[in-house]
Amino acid sequence: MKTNRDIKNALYEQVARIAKSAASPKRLELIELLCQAPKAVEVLAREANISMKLASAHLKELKATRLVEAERQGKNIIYRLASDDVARFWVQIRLLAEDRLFELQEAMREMRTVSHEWVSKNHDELLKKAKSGEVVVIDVRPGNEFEAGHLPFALSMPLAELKDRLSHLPKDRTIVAYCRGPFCLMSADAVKLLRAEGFKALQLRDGVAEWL
Amino acid sequence: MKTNRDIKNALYEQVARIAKSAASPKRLELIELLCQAPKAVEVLAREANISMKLASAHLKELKATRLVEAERQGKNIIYRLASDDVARFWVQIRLLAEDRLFELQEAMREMRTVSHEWVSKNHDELLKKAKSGEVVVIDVRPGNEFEAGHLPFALSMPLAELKDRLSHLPKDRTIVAYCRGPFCLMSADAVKLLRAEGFKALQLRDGVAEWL
DNA sequence: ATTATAATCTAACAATCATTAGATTGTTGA
DNA sequence: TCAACAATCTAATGATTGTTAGATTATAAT
Repeated sequence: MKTNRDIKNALYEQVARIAKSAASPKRLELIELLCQAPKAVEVLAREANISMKLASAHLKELKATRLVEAERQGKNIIYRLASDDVARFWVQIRLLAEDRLFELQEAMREMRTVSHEWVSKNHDELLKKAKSGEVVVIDVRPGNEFEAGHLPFALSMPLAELKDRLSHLPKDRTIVAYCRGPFCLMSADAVKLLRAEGFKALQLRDGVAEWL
Repeated sequence: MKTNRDIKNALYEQVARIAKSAASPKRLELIELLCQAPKAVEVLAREANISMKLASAHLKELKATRLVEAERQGKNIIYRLASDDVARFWVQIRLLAEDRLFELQEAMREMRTVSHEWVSKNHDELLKKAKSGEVVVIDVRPGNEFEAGHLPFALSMPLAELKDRLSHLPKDRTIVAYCRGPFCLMSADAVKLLRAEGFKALQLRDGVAEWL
């Protein structure tokens, strides 16, 4: 017969499975990448800078806890988040870590070589200015991530193509660039490039996942 | 010189530290207990059904990631959550686990021998009825946890003392009992006892942490 | 059919973690 | 000062996890 203690142990054990699944830097990075768009193993491995074998092993673990789902499409197997709740979870644990760990705050301060940030607590203001055309919001992630979901009024301007498409951007208005989120350096690079070319550019730290 | 990749690795590493800290059933149980009230190591060990040595080791880990704080009070060392965000994190990861893991849903179904639940999406309704006196809300956790924080209009009726204090409860109104949360069996036990004595009693699954 | 590609499976290693026992520290009250 | 108590530290163990290499599976293109 199962005692109350056995039952409780089993319950906490299950929650711990989810936490264990998230308790690896590379798995967290994979989750963040999947917050942007569904992707094949090869792409995930390249973007997270690990071998395909290792990516496959980590994805298997994430699939076992049903945080992600997989589907074959021709030669590739496409992974995606199993639910929006997983994206919300990623954002929350990142915020908690930023809040609790001095070391993370320090690392992020070090990272911010570009100090030209769009500082505004309320995203509504940005939204309003983007709508009125007072600012131009550009999404510098790869095109397929833009297509999978993007901020309202944003233009797709992948970092790799930005240099060749500068003529599409106005010099008289402020350009606000965003990417995958606060751990991603693409928008910082974009702002550096734009400012060097004489544009008025600011960086938005948040990505699509943070706009829930 | 630090490459972009080194920086990113360090960032995810820090978030993973938080996840690792939560990736143990016993540490999760300790966090849930600390959501109720600050407690001494001895008390935590007893309530989580582990040795004091083990509790101490787990608490050390939680302290290292600044999820909990410790303070000496005489002979005892009292632990408490370092922030309300930790309680919110516990509730969210528990909900995510419930949502994703079939095994957890199954275990919780098995647990619910008492099927007399207060079913209501909006807590406002309960609040209104508690205010008007239409239902009596009782908190069956130990007295000190009630003192550390409880639902509005709730009466403290610790499970251990409930039997001796039945005369303080009305037979003509519905009694709603709550405890530490969905993983806690105290309110179920309370409802069983009350119904056996001829009261109209219902169980509320959520605890104080869930009412954020 | 054969070959190339994408991904997984298997087995192995080292690294990390959970748990326990025994010794130690800090505090209170006699 | 001493004994009792609460909690931690140290060291050792067995179990789990991360990572890699090599073999294997499934699909698409030739």
